Amino acid sequence: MSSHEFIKGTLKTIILKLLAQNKQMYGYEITQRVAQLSKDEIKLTYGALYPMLYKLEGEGLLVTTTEIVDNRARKYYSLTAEGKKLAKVKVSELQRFNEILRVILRDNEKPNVSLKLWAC
Amino acid sequence: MSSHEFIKGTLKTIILKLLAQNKQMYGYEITQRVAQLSKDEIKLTYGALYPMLYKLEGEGLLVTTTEIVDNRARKYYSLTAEGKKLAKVKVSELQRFNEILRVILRDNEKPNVSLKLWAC
DNA sequence: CTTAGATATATAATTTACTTAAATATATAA
DNA sequence: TTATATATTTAAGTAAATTATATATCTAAG
Repeated sequence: MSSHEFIKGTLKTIILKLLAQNKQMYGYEITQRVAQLSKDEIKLTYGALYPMLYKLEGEGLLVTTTEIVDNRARKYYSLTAEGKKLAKVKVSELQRFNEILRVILRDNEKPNVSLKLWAC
Repeated sequence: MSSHEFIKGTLKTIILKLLAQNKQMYGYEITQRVAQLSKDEIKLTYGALYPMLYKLEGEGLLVTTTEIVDNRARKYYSLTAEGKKLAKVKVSELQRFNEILRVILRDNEKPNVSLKLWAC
């Protein structure tokens, strides 16, 4: 399974966001959700995902509960109050960063015609 | 000088984009341009910037010319043909990644009222 | 006249956070 | 029985950042 070079630095925030939205998820489910949301363009690697989940648990940002489903252990992760708070902060920080990046990457050669639509 | 955790993985593309846009820039100028475009929210660290510039030079993506300005050496970087090609690819990849991230980070709880403005 | 701040490049040491790879195990469909 | 999907875990290696430091000049402030 391969990922995307640009995932670096954003993985923690992506996990926090998904858990903020879903109350509880298990690791495999998180990878599938990201694949689905990105139309298979981003595939989280387990070698990055699980260590990050343990780290977040160690930081008190999430707690785990293990359930047996189809004879297999499944570990659910859910945010603590602190985790929920941090999720909000991190998500808005990353949204802001993305906005800045959009400006930097914007094509400045030809003026953007669609700007004219603002007048409507 | 501190940076931004989300810069990870995007620095190379940011440098390529700025050089694609400006023909030639020197290191310090690149940090100032990013600071300006981000309203001081992103400050590139020299410890990240210069090693990346040498790496890009080593990869044949850019060439350098040194000029003396005010008795001080100033090293200008400009993209090679290969660098220009890669800049286009990397910029569109990062733009696409940002689009995906925007979807993942989008607030799905409450419907976005501003969507109604599209009707005008 | 000297100190601080802006300009400018370079690099060593360290740390973090990834990728790659492999191990383990079960269910299900071909 | 073979492959594919489901599911977690962790070791080894690497890339790319942070932090810190060194060097050097110019200009403005005091």
